[in-house]
Amino acid sequence: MTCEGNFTKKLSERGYRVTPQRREILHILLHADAHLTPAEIFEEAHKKLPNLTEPTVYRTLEFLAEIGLAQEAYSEKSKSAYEISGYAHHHLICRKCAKEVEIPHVKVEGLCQNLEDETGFKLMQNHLSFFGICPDCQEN
Amino acid sequence: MTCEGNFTKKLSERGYRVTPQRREILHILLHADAHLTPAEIFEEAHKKLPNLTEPTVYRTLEFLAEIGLAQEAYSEKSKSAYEISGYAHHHLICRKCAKEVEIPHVKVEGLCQNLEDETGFKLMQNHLSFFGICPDCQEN
DNA sequence: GTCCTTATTGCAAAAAATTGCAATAAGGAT
DNA sequence: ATCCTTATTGCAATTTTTTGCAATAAGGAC
Ligand SMILES: [Mn+2]
Ligand SMILES: [Mn+2]
Ligand SMILES: [Zn+2]
Ligand SMILES: [Zn+2]
Repeated sequence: MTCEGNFTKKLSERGYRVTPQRREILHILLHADAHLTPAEIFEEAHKKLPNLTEPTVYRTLEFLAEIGLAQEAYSEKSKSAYEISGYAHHHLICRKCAKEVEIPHVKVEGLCQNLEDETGFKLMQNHLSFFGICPDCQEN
Repeated sequence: MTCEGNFTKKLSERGYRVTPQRREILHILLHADAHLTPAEIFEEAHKKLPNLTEPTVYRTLEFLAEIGLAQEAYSEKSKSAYEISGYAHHHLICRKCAKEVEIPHVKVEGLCQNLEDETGFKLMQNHLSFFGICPDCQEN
């Protein structure tokens, strides 16, 4: 089974169609070691699928995020980027050098629980970006 | 003194120029009771400044955010929006009906302190968006 | 395998956001 | 008040993202 098999299975199980475009984009997301922009994903996927178009990439990413297989990353200046929905985590980002540190969700869980209790909202898997200045940049 | 006086003063103090465009955009942000998109701000500011152009609005908002007088709001699908930098707060947003609940920063302060202690990052005033499903939408 | 339904895609066009650069005007010096 | 420097703006062009719609092809029924 291909590496994106688990994800395409979820697609069909939930009544969505498994297309080469979705397969390829999932494949790329699965092998990414960072957040990818739609442009990066298009460039990569286009090698395998020469007829692929940008609107399809944008729509596919939005769709995958909607159904929870991918998630959007909020970096500075609301440039969008995506990653596969794996383990829950968040990010600490340096405003000067853009260095990122990953924060396991467990660190944020308590706060989420409090917010749920106080507001009645049911939180979904969030993917937060905290901005600050990293230790290195604080010195200079 | 006009209502945006405090903010324009900060501009000159820090060596930035006070222009009618910046003045007007600050004025609009100060009187907004919600996050405003660049388009909304342009439309409003354009009434007073007929020569104003979109690039100036985008650049001004980015600039104000950079120097801390405004802040960007991350809503769904990374549509950008801005508000004046006033009291620190965050948002809880319903993914179904888009209803927003404001969260005072004090609720998040403990977590921020922990993150600072553990990572050595110095956090800046963040403006977080937590997504979830509101009580009303949970019923339906 | 063939047919059918309709979700998904590609294409063309529109809208939103960004960029380069020359013209303008803010603010300091005289 | 006038001049000077250069930060800031407007304009034109480009790039990115979104949208509408007709063509395509995925998946189910036979
Ligand atoms: Mn991430
Ligand atoms: Mn806000
Ligand atoms: Zn840094
Ligand atoms: Zn709701």
